[in-house]
Amino acid sequence: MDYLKDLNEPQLNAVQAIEGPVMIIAGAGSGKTRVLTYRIAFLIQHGIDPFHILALTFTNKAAREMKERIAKVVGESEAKNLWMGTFHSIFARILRIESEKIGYPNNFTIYDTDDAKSLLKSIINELGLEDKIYKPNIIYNRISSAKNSLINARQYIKHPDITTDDQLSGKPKMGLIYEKYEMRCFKAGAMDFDDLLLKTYELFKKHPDVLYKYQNRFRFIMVDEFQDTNHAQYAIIKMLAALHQNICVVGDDAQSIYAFRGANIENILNFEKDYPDLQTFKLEQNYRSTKNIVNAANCIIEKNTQQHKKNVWTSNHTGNKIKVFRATTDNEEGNFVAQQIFENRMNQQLQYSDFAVLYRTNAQSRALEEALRRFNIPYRIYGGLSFYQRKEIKDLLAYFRIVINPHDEEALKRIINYPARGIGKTTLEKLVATAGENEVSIWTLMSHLHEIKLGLSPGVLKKIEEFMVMIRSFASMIYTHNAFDLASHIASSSGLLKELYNDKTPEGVSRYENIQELLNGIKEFCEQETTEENGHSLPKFMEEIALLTDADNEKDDDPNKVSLMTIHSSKGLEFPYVFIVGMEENLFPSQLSINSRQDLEEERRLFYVAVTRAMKQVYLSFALNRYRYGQLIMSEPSRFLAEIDREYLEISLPSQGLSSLGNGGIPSGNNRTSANQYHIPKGSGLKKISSSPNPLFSGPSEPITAFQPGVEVMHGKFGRGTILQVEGNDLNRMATIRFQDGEKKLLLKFAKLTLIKS
DNA sequence: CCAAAGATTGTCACA
DNA sequence: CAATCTTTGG
Repeated sequence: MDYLKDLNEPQLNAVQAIEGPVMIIAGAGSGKTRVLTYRIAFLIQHGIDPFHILALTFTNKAAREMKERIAKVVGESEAKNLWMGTFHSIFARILRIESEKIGYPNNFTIYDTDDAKSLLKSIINELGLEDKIYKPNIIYNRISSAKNSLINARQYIKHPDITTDDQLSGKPKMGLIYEKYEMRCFKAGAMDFDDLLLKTYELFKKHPDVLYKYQNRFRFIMVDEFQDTNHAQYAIIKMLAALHQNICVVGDDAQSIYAFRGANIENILNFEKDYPDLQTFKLEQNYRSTKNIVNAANCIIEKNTQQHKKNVWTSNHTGNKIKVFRATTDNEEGNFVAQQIFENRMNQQLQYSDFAVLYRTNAQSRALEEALRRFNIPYRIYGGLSFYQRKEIKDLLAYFRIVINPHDEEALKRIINYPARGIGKTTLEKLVATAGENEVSIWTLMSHLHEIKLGLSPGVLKKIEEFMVMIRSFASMIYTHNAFDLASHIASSSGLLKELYNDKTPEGVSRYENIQELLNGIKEFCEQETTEENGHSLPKFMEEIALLTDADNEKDDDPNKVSLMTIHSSKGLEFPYVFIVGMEENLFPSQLSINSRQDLEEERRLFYVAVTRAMKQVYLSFALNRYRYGQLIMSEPSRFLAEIDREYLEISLPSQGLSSLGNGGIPSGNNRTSANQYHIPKGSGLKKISSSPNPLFSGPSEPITAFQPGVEVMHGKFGRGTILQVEGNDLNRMATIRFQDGEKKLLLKFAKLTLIKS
């Protein structure tokens, strides 16, 4: 067991404590993954059958990597039986096996967020509710958090606190929507992400025999990133571990950054209560970063009141100070990043992959991308619109989904008339509404159309029939053909491929290529070895991709690229050089967080995570002016900058003579001085771009105030006209104008009007 | 029924 | 700004 030599004392102790409940508090960069990996290897080498081990990780990628590392220690065949994956994918696997116990088909669909919101929207419409009040987004989040608290629709409606809450917020029908939503998902044979947890919980609750089976299967349970588990996840693992009590959780409360989706730091505290004979290990030595980085990170997290005290330290070099950069605009910030990468790579013989750029919101990536392109620096963006979220891909996947599960309502809505086959909006609406009223799936309804008179024309009925025949013919091939053959067949005989092929616009061409890429992916999938029955079937492929994270579908065509990602998705990763951009108030910390202590502390932990990704060098930058919502707005530097002790920082400024920072700049220690000192002194010659009274109204046009009743104007499309009336104020000023072909109401900020001087 | 233009609205992070 | 929803003209 040579590998045990790689471990320091607390790590070794944690690895060897294999019996009973164990909690490992692992500071950033303290070798947590190594401990987890070795612990599993240690279990296996002590005669524990891998079959009895369950390991829950945060991403599939982490699971895959860990599995590979374990395989290296204990051998391929030993590692094979290990169940390792995300909560969602593991529970989905269990649910597919046990689905009939809860009345679901085993080929159930997993609705993604878009599907769920689209279903909610149609429910809100059918109920005749005002969608200004019942916004699908908000409703979705409310249902999601109910599910994460293990509250189903029936319990929701009965819950007095919740219903009062909904009354007060003006949404008395909330419970009704939840109920309908639950019913529709059930009829469609679909589960959303949260259902994967809730239904697993209900399955175990209602079927003790099933629970018992899995308790005996998973005698050793390990949970990574424990600080980010929510109530439902915790409740389930607690049930699973109840019999054997061999549960080991690994986490760091300082890195809890998913409270917004129900993650509960309290789980760490509860864990101590739930398992009094708990053994706790603390990993505090950081192997990743320089002293400066570790110390700066400690400064940050110290400001939080809610935290377990930890003493993270390192014996690494002191390293460089953190460089702070102030840019005038977001574009300049991008240029700074690109230039630094360019120079550092040149001077120090580095790889592009040694650099990462982290931001708070995905929207910030654009300025960075542009700058990197200008410098010819290859980069890779994680997150944002992933491959599987592109329209053309979702369309084809919708075909696959409905072939596998014809009751899948959202898939059906997507493709029943794409490519156009004469089943229009009106028809579809009728079908959806009738199916909803009768609590059956649309497919079931369509199968009985000849018995139910919906007033559809014979032509439409025939087209529906044709559609169903097509889907059935695809469905008959599910297990007779492998995923690739069936997928290609569907892509061409549905007409989808042809539709895209005929589109010769650049976007159309790229869509066509994307479809080809998807098909290639399926081909690769079919070429993988498998021992499973129907291992290469389309349903298996769909299972595989339903729960992929964008961190998972990594194509390493050229791994030597700069990484761009949100701080959230950087969790668990490390890079030698890390740029943290957009260090501005209202962006980081986000404006939604600054009114609540709790939310602010989560932002601060997020900052902590960002800084601790770096091994050698951290850069912090902010821009004084930034485009948001297409408008240039002014920003103030983030309060977080002032929270790092001055001795770990080096402030570099652009070349323009800016002396005010020369002798102070950033306050040190607890000094809560306003970040204003980063601002450009008056008279520095730099303009406050956004101080223009009307930033939208730029270009050659007239000032907006020139348009008054009686004035003659010229419009690009409608021609000459006379202003009759002007209403509204400022940017939303609207004018009623009489043109030759009638009166029009136009928003002055959009209408390109020219004054006609008389 | 459909495409194109016009209007509106939103963006915090994720499986 | 960009994605999405709504209106409008064919």
